[in-house]
This record gives sequence, C-alpha cells and structure tokens, in this order.
Amino acid sequence: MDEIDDAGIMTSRTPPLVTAPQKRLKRSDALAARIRDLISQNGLSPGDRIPQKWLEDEENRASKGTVREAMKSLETQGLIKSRTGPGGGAFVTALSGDQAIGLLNNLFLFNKPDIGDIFALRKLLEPELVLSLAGKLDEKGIATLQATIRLYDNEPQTAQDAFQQTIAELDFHAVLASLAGNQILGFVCVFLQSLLRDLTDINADPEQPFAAVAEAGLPYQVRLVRLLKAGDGAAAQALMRRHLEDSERFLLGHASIRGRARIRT
Amino acid sequence: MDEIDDAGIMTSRTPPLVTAPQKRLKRSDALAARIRDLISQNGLSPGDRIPQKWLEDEENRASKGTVREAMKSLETQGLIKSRTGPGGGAFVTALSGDQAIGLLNNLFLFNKPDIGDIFALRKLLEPELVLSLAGKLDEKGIATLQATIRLYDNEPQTAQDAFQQTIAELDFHAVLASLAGNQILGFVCVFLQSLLRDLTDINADPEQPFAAVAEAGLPYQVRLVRLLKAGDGAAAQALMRRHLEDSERFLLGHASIRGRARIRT
DNA sequence: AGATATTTGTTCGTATGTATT
DNA sequence: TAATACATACGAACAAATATC
Repeated sequence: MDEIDDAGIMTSRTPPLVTAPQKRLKRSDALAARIRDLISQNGLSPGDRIPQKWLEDEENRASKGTVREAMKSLETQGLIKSRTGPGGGAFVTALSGDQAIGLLNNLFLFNKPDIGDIFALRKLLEPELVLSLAGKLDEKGIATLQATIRLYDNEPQTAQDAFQQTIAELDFHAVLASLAGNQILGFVCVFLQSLLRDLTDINADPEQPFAAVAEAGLPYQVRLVRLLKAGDGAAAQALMRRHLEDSERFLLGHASIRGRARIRT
Repeated sequence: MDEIDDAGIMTSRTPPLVTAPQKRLKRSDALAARIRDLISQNGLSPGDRIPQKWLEDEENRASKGTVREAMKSLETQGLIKSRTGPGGGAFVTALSGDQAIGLLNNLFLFNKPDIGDIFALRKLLEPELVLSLAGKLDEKGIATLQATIRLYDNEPQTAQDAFQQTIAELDFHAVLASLAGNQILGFVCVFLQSLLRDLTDINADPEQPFAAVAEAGLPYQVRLVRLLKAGDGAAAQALMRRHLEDSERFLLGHASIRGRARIRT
C-alpha cells in the first residue's frame, strides 16, 4: 500500500486517521466485537435473537463466564438485552437516545464543561430548531409542548428558586428538540441540555441575592408556542435567541461554577 | 415531597421527567452503579485505583464472576481500565472522545442518519468553528493542520475516487475541530464527521460517472489555513461554508444512500 | 536475565432464579 | 402444579501477564 518516493517521503494512500492502538484484545472484548460485526453483517434488527451458534464458535471457543462478559459489554453498549426463561436469550436492541446521553455524560465526569461553551452551541442550534418547527407542528406536537409548560405563580425569590426554574425549563426545550424533523439536531440539543442539567449539584447557591430576569408579559414558553403555531418562524427564532441569552446571563452571573478539573494526560 | 390536594389531584414538585423504570437491577448492574457513584462521591480522578474494599462489600457481597461483569460494564463505559500484575487492579480513566464516539455510533446502527441532516448541522457549526479559530492558532496548531493536508496530484476520475477523497478530507476537518477552544463544539463536529464516515461502506458506488466539483486554484484546505493564519475570520468562514455546500451537493448527488431502517417500537 | 510474587484473565462444575408451557 | 429452558450467580481452580528483586 504505502510507498517511499525518491525524496524519502512516505506517501500513504490511507493516511493515519486516529492512531489505532490494536493491542491484543481480551477474549471477551474480541468476542463482543465479533458479535457486533455479525449483527450488522447479517442484518439483524432490534427484536431479533442472537443465535446460540455465535456464542459457541468452534475456532475461538470461550467459556460461559467469558461469553457472559462479552454480552455484558454489548448490553452496556445498548446493543442487546437478555431475557430469562424459555424462549429467552440475548436479543438485539436499538440504543436509545436517553441511554446514549447517559454514556456521554461520563465524558465530562472529570472535565466539567464550560457553561459558556454549552450556550455557544445552544444559541447556534436551538434558534435554528424552532425556525424549522414553525408552522410545521401538528396538533399532537402542539399539545405535547403545551403539556410541558410549567407556570410559576410566584416570582422566584432567591437565586436558588430561579436556578431551579431555569433547570426545570430544560424539559420544555427537550420536548421541543424531540419534535425536530432532523433527529441528529434533536439529539445534540438534548445532549447539551443534559450537560447543563448535570451542573445542578455543583451550582446550587441558595443564598445569593437574585435580580429577576425581565420577562415582559406572558412567560416565554407560551409566547413561543403561539409563534410556532402561527408559523412565524423569524419571531420564534428571535424569541428563542433572546431567551437563551437571558438564561446564560443568569447562570453565569448567579451560579458558582467550579473550575474545570484538569485531566492528567 | 408530593402532596394530594382536596380535589384528589397529586401535585408534585418534581414533575415526571423521563419516567424512571427502576426494575430490580441485576447484581452486576447494581454493583457497577454503586462503584460509579463511589468514584464521583469520593472524588477519584483518572489514574486512581479502585479500592478492593468496594468490590468486597460485606452487606451485598457478590462472587468473583459477578464482580467481573460489573467491572466489564464500567470498562465499556470507559470509566476504568484494569491492569494485571503486582500493583495492578482497576484504575479510573477518563472516557476519551474517540471512545465516546464509538459508543454513539451504535445509536444509528439501525437508523441510518440522513446526509442532509448531518450537513444541516455541519453547515451551522463548522463555519462558526473556523471563525473562532481565525488568528488564534499558534505555530503548533498551524503545523498540525498543515501536516494533515493531502494533495491529490491526479484529478479524481470516477465518482468513487472523488468519494474517497471527500471522506479522506474529513481528517482535516477533525484536526480543525480538535483545535477548537470550545471542547464541546469540537466534540460535536467530530461526531458529525464520524457519522458521515460510517456511511462509506454503504455509499460506495464505483462506476457512476463523475462531474468534478469546481474548486478554483489551490485546494481549499491550503486556502483555509492561509486565511486562518492571516486572521481573516469572515473569509475563512465563507470558504468553509462554500466547501460544505459543495461536499453536500456531491454526496447527495453521487452517493446511493440506503433508506433508513425503521426501528420497531 | 531469571525467579518469584501479585493480580487479572479464563475455565469448569454446580446451583438458583425466572418465565413459558 | 410440574416440567422445561434459559439466564443468573457462586466457588474453586488454573493460566497468563507484569512488576520487583
């Protein structure tokens, strides 16, 4: 494949992508990888059963315990679920969005994300999301959205109250994202929201005085749904943009953010 | 917490978010969850060792095999790695971006993403990425970027050639993303690129005639790096935007995309 | 370099739990 | 209720890897 030219420069047709380590795999890992390949090669779909044959390969046999480890790995990857009893076994499942986000949260376990970084993305994506949704929601979508609206009869008194409201509002945004025609856009939005939610424990700051965010008239969720229903995409987009700016300003101003934990490299 | 009012309506301060199933967990899953909690509660960092005590809980003891399953689960989540030999054991690790993307790929295993959906996001994010990078790259960043540039001395003859070049170019974009100041932005960009990469197998269409994408003068990567170096953010952003539009047009026009596999619900 | 101790990795036999028939 | 088929769990051994002397 690779060749060395006259100048001694190696020209590769397959440039080094991500540096493949490729140490010898453990038996369980090799087995898990093989089964995953078999699933996609044989076109198995969610609900299909993993054939026993695959677990009893003659060439590269593994004992029960090792097979169990491989299956456990596939299970935590959200690829299979096992059922007991007659007719039971390992069945292919589709990784759910919630599960995927659960796995992703580990990514920032030792490396707390920056609130500003999260909002930089949210401000880019969520206005685009509402623009794509304006005038395109059916009755059911509107109803789902309205069911999520939480009205707070009492004004938040402390920064803690306001913070909890801000977090609770994320549910509304999550429903909005789930309605997206672009499923990847929806997923990324929910991911960003979950990152923000996970900062709750850290940011709780009960006593800090609180200067209310000016939200004139109706709460923004009600106004947003109305604009979406009316199909006024530009106005909905602008409203969302303003709302995100307000939220960010509030969180940055009132939440005590722990500095990023550095990862040893 | 929850209260029942006179009308018999239950008012909950914590509205039902995602409907927690909470079936009885398997011993291995319970153990894995407990260890994960212990890791964050005790503030363990990557490199720290998991105390043996945690695996030998008196109250809720599990056998060696079960413990191994729990550890395997944590390992596939990217939270630990185990080493053999004296002083070995299970050590906390930080989930790497590559690993996380590997886990995410399962999300679209039975639900092929739409190329248009991917590009809708890329066109939103990557121009923003280069804008944030313009004039802010140090010598090392520039060098890394330049090392990734691949010059194709021969014009692509078939759609297959051009397709492979388009995929190979993703490496350049990945390096670009890795240089982002906003780590979440970088991660999402790499994720989108990997989604595109995974479509390679599906789209290979060797014989289709190919109408070359007009790229005047120097390849766009060289021009982009120059603009970034010069600090001309607006021009770099516009160039990236045009390039992504070209790539999308090409892929949509010449790649035969398998219809989305529907997931049984 | 080689022996040794330590710790994970793998296997087998067996028993228990659970859902179907 | 009982028989069946399957996953789940336990315990004891042996094999392989690796750091230390």
